[in-house]
Amino acid sequence: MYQIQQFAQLSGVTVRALHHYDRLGLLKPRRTAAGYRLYSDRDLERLEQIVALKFIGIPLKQIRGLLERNGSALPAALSKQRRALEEKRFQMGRAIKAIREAEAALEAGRRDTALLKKIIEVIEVQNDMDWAKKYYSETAQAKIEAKRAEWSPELQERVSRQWLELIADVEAALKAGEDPTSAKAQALGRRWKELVEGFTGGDPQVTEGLGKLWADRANWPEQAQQWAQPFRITGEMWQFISKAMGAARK
Amino acid sequence: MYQIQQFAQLSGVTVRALHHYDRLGLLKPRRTAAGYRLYSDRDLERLEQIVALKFIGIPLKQIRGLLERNGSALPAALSKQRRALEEKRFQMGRAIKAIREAEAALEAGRRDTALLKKIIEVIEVQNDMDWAKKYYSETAQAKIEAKRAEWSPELQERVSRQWLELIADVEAALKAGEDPTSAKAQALGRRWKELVEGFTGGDPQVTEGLGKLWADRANWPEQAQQWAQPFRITGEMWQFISKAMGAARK
DNA sequence: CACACCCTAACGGAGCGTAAAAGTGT
DNA sequence: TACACTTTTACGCTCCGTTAGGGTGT
Repeated sequence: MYQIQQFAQLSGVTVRALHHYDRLGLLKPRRTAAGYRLYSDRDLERLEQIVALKFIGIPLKQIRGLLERNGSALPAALSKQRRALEEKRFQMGRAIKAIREAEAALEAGRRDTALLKKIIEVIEVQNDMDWAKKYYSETAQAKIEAKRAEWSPELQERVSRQWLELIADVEAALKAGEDPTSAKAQALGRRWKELVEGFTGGDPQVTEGLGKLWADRANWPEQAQQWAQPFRITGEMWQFISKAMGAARK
Repeated sequence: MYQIQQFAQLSGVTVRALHHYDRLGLLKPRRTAAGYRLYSDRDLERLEQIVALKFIGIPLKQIRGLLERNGSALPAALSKQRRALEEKRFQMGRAIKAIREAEAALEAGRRDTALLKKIIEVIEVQNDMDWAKKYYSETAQAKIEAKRAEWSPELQERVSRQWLELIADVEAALKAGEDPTSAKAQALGRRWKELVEGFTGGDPQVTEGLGKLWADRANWPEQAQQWAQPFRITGEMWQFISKAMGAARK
């Protein structure tokens, strides 16, 4: 049996936290006649479980319920919490990206509060993401949601750069009068295909939605159009790439 | 001039939040004789800035200060906040990873509260990461910290798998009596080098620290050793790989 | 007696949500 | 008079950190 301070050191939580858990009914140790708390090894096990659930962001009140019902409700709670965390992490990624863009604008010379414009843009682009949903079927939306957790800001930037480079390369090939069936053109086609599949994951429903989305880009909201500005793909480029991809398939 | 409700709709924040910002001195609109708040377009601009800073996680009290001093303190605040967010995102990634492992354990059959053991393990491995610091120089630590933001749980899992596969392949090559200077062995060496550089980023200081860390693995804490259990690399494998990498260099 | 440790009670903090009570007015 | 808005005041929520005041005892 341990007094509260020893137990605190042993478990790595503060004395105050133990008081708190006690008052919440989460972890109720025995008491001496004078009212001193006495913790056992079983209490230690329980505390570790509490800490584990707290670590993954489950509120203390809910933890009590989860531990009472001997763990039958755990699996559902875990997967729900995981999804919530994935979404949060995605949002944090967006916030980080927003700051990076603001910092980039700063280096480019803008010194005043116009910095924040960059961040505001990012926020608004986000709001427009909901808007883009209408192009996708229900199931496609769900799949995109699920994959979104993996989109780190670093990954997004990398993909953006890859697209910009690819578009530039295709443009160059067009200017050079490259044959769409040549090996070079087919290589471009493959890069294109890979980038698209990086988003669609090869899923036909997502692919279809993406197709609709791009086809209707004339009707995108202002913000989204501005955002897509750097990725300018002409009709000629489309034709070139689809021919190249067609040639590669044979 | 807008009344508070119109202004709220216009800007997308709630009436209550506007009250709050007013009381904090963040956004103080004009008032009618009767005390009604009247917001202007200038107020809208300011509110957008507030929302932007709030979006990236800066506390309201600090926002007031940042906006008063006409933005001179902004750059520093932005980069500080970015680093804080990157760290948080990394921690969330660990929490997500912990849940995924717990869920994997669940599918593997364990149904009781042993689920939480998995999460507890992840927490403890983390604590041991601080411990591993002593092998790295100050500058190397800083570089690792900076890169850590990019380590999503997905990436970590992928890298783990790649290591396991590589180790298995090397083991197989050893068993088959493969010559370390053969093309096959050199390919293994290249894969090895790439994985190492994925962590070190090619930085010599980090590489050095990593070397020390592995050399002293006999003295790692218990938890870390258990974690490293699956990655068992024998002396023979080391020799094989270093010969292969040496051969590839020529 | 003194020192180290224990107890309970209560405020604070971040950012509003949510009534409650009461005044205003296109 | 009634309806839609507005105002201020204040408690609630989360997880403890931090005094404050006062008992206990390896």
